[in-house]
Amino acid sequence: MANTDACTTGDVILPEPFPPDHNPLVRKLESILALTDEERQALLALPMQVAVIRKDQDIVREGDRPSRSFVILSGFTCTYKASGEGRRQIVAFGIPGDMPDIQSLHLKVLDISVATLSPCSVGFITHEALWDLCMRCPRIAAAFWRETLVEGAVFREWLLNVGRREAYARMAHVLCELLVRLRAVGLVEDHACTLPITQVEFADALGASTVHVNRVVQELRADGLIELKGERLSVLDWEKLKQAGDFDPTYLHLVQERAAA
Amino acid sequence: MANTDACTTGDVILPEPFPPDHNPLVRKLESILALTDEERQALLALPMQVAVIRKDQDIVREGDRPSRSFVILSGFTCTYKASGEGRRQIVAFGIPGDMPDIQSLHLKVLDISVATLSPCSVGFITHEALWDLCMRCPRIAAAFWRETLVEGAVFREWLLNVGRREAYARMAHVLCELLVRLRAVGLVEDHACTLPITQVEFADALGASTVHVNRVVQELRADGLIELKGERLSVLDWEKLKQAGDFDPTYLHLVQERAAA
DNA sequence: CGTTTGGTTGAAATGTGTCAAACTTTGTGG
DNA sequence: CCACAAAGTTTGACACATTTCAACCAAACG
Repeated sequence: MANTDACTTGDVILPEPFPPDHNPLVRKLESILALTDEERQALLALPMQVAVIRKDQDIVREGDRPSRSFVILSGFTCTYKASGEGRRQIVAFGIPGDMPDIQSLHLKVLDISVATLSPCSVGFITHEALWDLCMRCPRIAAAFWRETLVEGAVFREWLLNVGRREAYARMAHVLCELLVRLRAVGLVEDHACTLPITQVEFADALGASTVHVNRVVQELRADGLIELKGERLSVLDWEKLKQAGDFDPTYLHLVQERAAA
Repeated sequence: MANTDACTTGDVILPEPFPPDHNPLVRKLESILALTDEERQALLALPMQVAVIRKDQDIVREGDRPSRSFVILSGFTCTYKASGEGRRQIVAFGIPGDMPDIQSLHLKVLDISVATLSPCSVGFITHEALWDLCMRCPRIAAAFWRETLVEGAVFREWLLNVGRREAYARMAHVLCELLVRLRAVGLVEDHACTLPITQVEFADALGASTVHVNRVVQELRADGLIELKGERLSVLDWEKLKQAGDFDPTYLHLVQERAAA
């Protein structure tokens, strides 16, 4: 029953110790529920193989049957699919704390590929260890489940975005979403953040062409809503950007909610 | 902490006994994992309030905070969102056995609405009962989780569909998907099935206009791929339809897979 | 039967894609 | 530190898929 772990076929993997206090996984779960000491211990005891992966590399590929999943410790990823004609659709951006392929815990064959958009440090955790964790800490299992549900909610909003908003609003919307999500993990200062996403990649996320994305970005700049240059995004007028993008953060389900008894 | 159960505000709800042997929920779970006697008992013992809802009614609405979820026992539903400008995007079709709002078990505020496309009979189950079931039968909890992950995989494929395929292929793709899913629950005979979905609704699912959907449907007919009239769909050339829709059923994760130990 | 719902058609308007070239910034090796 | 290459962005002109509007038709229905 050999599993294929494509991960970084032939790429540099530099195992390195990771400071447990800044563990993005622990931080994320703590934002969802108050961890008991036992739960925190179990999390920190998770055997995690840390790897540094350079830009523009596939971490996993459609069709893989991974025997482990990974947490993004730093950097950005994109999750994408390709059509038969070779057109690419990015279906999600991954930021620190995310586990873009945790679905493989249940679904053996991957239906998506995940690539790095910037140099990334990721922590691989075997499915065996994750299952063990879920069995011993049902509340953590529930939190993982919840996370995948939020991911699903984001897919739905993207569907609305791509299907029923025009390019200008679409672009504004993803920018709003990225800003809110990045803020939640402490990566936004003064309405500005690092965003290593090219216009080509935005185009693939919006279901649009590069040329059109470029024109829409220029419009957003001309309208005084954003500043976007290189890897830096500054939001100049948050209210107008939200309005332009028809953005309501409810679907991100960020508010601290109590897990049902 | 009063929860709002919008369900069918002011609509007919006719509780009626439901034959336990045909319980679509049990059937669905059994297609994923072999239930123990105890698990089957727990499932059949679930307190379920059955309701018959007529066509074109919202079962739940965006913003609701339901205290229960529901299983579709018979009939079709659509899950949708609306943009600020009032444009509608259908993000999923629900068929018997599906639980379109099971996410509300974890996410308190609904980010979607679910409406009936045909007369439906649905079974409401309180979150309390579902939680209890999940706690007592972890394998059933895992199966529920898995189901929501498959749902996510379908959203991703739809994103690719809407973002990167043109209308003709988009239409062919959803038809392929519906046929495969309906076959899995025994609702297809001879490559034909009942499909109570209007062209307006297909348009909302494809992110297209009604007029264009109509033209594309006519093309599919002219090309000899389908017959679609009223509520009846017949696939005349499955291979060509799959090809036209760039359809590969892997993402539906239907194959019988073993839940990890 | 008239009314409603869903489907069909044509013509004109338009958002967006394509192509191809030029420009700008970033990174790198000499 | 310059020079060159590579990557990313910007531009214009044109093509075209798709939308919009508006009317008409057909089947279902009470």
